[in-house]
Amino acid sequence: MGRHSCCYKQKLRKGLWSPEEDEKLLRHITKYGHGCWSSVPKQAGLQRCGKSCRLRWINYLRPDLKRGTFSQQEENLIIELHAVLGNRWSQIAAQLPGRTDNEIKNLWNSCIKKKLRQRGIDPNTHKPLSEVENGDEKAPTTATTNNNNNNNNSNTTNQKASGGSNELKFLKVDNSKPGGLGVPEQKSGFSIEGSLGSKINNNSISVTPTKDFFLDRPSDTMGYFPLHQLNYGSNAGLSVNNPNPSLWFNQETTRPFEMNSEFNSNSISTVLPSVSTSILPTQLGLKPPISLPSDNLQPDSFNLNGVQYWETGTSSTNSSSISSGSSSIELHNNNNSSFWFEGEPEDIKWSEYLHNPFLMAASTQNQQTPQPIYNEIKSETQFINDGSSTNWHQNQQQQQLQASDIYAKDFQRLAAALGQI
DNA sequence: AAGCACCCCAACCGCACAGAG
DNA sequence: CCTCTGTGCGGTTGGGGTGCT
Repeated sequence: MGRHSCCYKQKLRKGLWSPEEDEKLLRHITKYGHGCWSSVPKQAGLQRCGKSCRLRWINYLRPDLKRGTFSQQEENLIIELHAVLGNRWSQIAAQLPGRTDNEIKNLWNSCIKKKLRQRGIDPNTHKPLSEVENGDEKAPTTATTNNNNNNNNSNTTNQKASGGSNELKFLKVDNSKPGGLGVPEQKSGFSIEGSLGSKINNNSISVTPTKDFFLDRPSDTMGYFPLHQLNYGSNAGLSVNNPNPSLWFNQETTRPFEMNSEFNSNSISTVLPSVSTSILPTQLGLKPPISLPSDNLQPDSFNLNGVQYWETGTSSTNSSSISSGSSSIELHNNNNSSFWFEGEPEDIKWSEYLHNPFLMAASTQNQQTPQPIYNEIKSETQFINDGSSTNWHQNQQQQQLQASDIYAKDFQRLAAALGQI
């Protein structure tokens, strides 16, 4: 699609979002869901293109976003995931709940790259810089090129044009070489039991990655390298120096999964993100520090991933605003007590109040720490079904089931890929 | 205080892909 | 099939902030 013709036909706003625009978008999506993004700006009364709205929601307004600096564990996890996945930021982000691909990408480009270089590690290959410099004189392998697509648009195109995920590249290795890794023998990474053509979710297939599959990839194979070479001192649960033999990545979704002796529908369920109402935070009672425009909305509240939203209107007495001239922010909890934050409003972006764990913690005393969950973005189906935003949690279970299908498809693809070798 | 360079990050751009018609 | 539209992703950009001289 590329350039949005809509942006030219109409005079749509570009650039930074104003608080008013954020407010409109947030209010619209929390009430109706995003549905078709292209129709969101019109419905929400925004002079933006749908793509811009989507981006704003995903990267900034989503209530489940973590704000603030990355922890060391998060950084380590990013590094390790990047070693496996390359610049697939969205998949890396999927492993860091509350973080966006954009955020991780920015962190990578601004900080982590630098840190790795300081440690003598090439951020692209995750190999020692000396080794990379020596290897530069040799003809680069295809895989290395694919995996090192930073600052090279053509590589991006190539990577996409190749049509395959890294999963397929990973598997389509040269069998002709002695010791080639393409044959999915037991030693080479996966054992397949059952018929490959059958559906993955009927218990007739068992895909069992052996630990050698990931750990023993030679460094010249499709750009991947032995994970045991890595040592970032991680505490992130993915320590490759002392790898948890039961923790593996699905190369398509990159979600770690338990390596069981068999991979059936039961085991698939174990790799699903833990999305259940049990992990969702209890009512937080944090009112968005914006004054939602009064209209005919019901004065009820709803909880969105732990963020309590009040829809104003008749409850306008409790509404507060964060206008540009304001010097204080009022937050409410469920008991209608308020928290006032003195200071320049510019110091904290209004939406950060939605996500700031500290402020969230301050809003209630006995709340649970907001737990990250996957798949929080409401899809249109969640809203279209009943037009209500109060069934947010009820939908989590449905999402989990949908996710199950997705992962089942991943394994189907994996099995298909193996079958092609 | 002014000028400059650098950094960070929000947002944009361009592409591929999927699905509908 | 082909075209069109919508979506998602990764690379890039530009503006604001910050630190240094």
